[in-house]
Order: sequence, then C-alpha cells, then structure tokens
Amino acid sequence: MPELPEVEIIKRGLEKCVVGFLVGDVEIRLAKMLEGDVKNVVGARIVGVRRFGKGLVVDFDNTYSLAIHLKMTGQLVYAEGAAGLNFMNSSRYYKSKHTHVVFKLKGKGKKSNSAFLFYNDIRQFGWIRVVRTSGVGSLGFFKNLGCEPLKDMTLEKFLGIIKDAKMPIKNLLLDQRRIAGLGNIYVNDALFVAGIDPRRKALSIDYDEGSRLFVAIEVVLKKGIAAGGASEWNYVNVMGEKGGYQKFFQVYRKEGEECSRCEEIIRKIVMGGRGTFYCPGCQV
DNA sequence: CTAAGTACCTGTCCGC
DNA sequence: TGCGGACAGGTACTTA
Repeated sequence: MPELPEVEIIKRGLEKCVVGFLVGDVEIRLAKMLEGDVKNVVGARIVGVRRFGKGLVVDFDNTYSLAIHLKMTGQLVYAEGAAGLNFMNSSRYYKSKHTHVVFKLKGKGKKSNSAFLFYNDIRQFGWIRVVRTSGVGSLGFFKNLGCEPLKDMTLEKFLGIIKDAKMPIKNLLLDQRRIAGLGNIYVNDALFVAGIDPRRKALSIDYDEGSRLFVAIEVVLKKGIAAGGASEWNYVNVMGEKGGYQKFFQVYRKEGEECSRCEEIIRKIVMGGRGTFYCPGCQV
C-alpha cells in the first residue's frame, strides 16, 4: 500500500509516539510476518526511526533494529493504555484476525506508562525482520535501493537514470533499484503533471521533459506528504487516521472522467501488470 | 544484464 | 444470493 509519502508520515508518527519506549513483550500471532529472533529487541529501548524508500527501520539502544516493509496493506498503529487493550476487539481499524504482531511498550521517560504498537496486514505481504543495526544496509531490499527523491536525488542524477533505459518511463519510475519510493499512484500523477505519456521509452525523453518530470515527482510527493498520504483503500497513519491525498488524484483511478487540463477522457491501460492511467490529450 | 511472468494473500466489486 | 473473475498502494523469484 504505502508509497514514499505514506511511509514518511508513518515514520514521523513513530518518531513522535514510540521513540523512548522499551519493548516489554512481543506477541507474534502469525509467525511468518516476523523473521529473526525477537528476543533481541525485548527489553531494549527504541532510539530512532529511519525511512529508506518505502522501507522503515526502527533502531534500538542495544545494536539491534527492526527492518519493516508494509508492502500493499501493512499498517503500524499506535495506541496507549486502555485504548490499546480495546483495540483487539474493536472494528475501528482491523478485526483482530489482521493484527499479526503486537509490540507491548513501557517505561517511556519518567512515567511508567504503557502502550501498544500493532502490525496489521490484510494481504500478509509485508515483513518485519530483527537484524543488527549494522546489517540493515546488507538486506536485499535496502542494499539495492536506488536514489531517492526529496533526499539525494538531483536533476543531473535523474537525467542520468532515464537517459539509456529502453523500458517505458512508467516502468522505470516504479523500479526501486533505480529510484526509491515511487509507487503506482504517484507515478501516474507525476507523469500527468509533467505531460508525458507513460508508454514513452525512457531514453526518448528530452532535457525539457526530463526536467519537468523531475520537478513533477517532487511536487506530487510533497503534496502527498502535506495531505497526510493517500487513503484510497486502507492506508492509515500511526494514530489510525486516513490521509487526504486521494482527493487530489489527477488521473489515478479516473478512467472515463474528463481531464482537468484538456477535456479529453482519461484512459486506463495495463503496463507491467499494473493499472496505468493517463490523458491521451495532454500526455504526449 | 533486461524483461516478462508468476507467486505471495485477503477482500471487494461487478457481471451472470 | 451465489459464484467466478478481475483487480487492489509491492516486491521477490523464476524463466527466457
């Protein structure tokens, strides 16, 4: 589910909510969701949260970390005290059958208050791995991540990435090894903003178009973050709240509707097995 | 090396 | 109502 903006919102929420807590106990309700030895983080204190592309890393004070990927439907939801206890039987976020891991937290700061961090995942594609902090970068997903918009990306790097690729620009933008963090929603909208047909070969994109696309990517990602992420389906932040970016979709899931820029009708095709939306009038 | 296809899952929606 | 198929925010693996 979540793309860069959604994962960034979750990262900020975790920094605010869980940093400082000790992990008291971990309930693993679906064993395959958590790899590694969870005993390595029990009793340890959470000291920081990092994001790399769509991946999250929660760091502890004892040289261990949790590496997390939410894939399509993963959620991390925080709840304090009684609200956390009520969660298990509530329907507000998920029925308990989709809550696969529960981190019980305690001892933040001077107070001995308690809290919970729930990992929910309908489709069960996500993962949590207990690893050495020093080993995070050698995990396959993190090791192969490309350059990241809003972080280390520059126009020169971006033009370099697209200049030799024969594949369609849309497929390239979704390749996490070249550019980290973009997913189907923001790629569709960024190509619309830049006025580029998603089927164009990446190497056919000239300097002006590439510059427009570079800017468009940053614009849509920043707008996504500002809106609190896109909750077309089940995305929620750590407080269980939906985002609002779906109100700003320009072409994503808009097939059959009139383009906001040129009055053509938005079309849907399939590229690389993913729904692809574009305006045949102003994306050339 | 790239590219395409499939696998991993549950839930929802739409047509018959 | 029921059932089959398509589709859903993403990788990871196998095959060509």
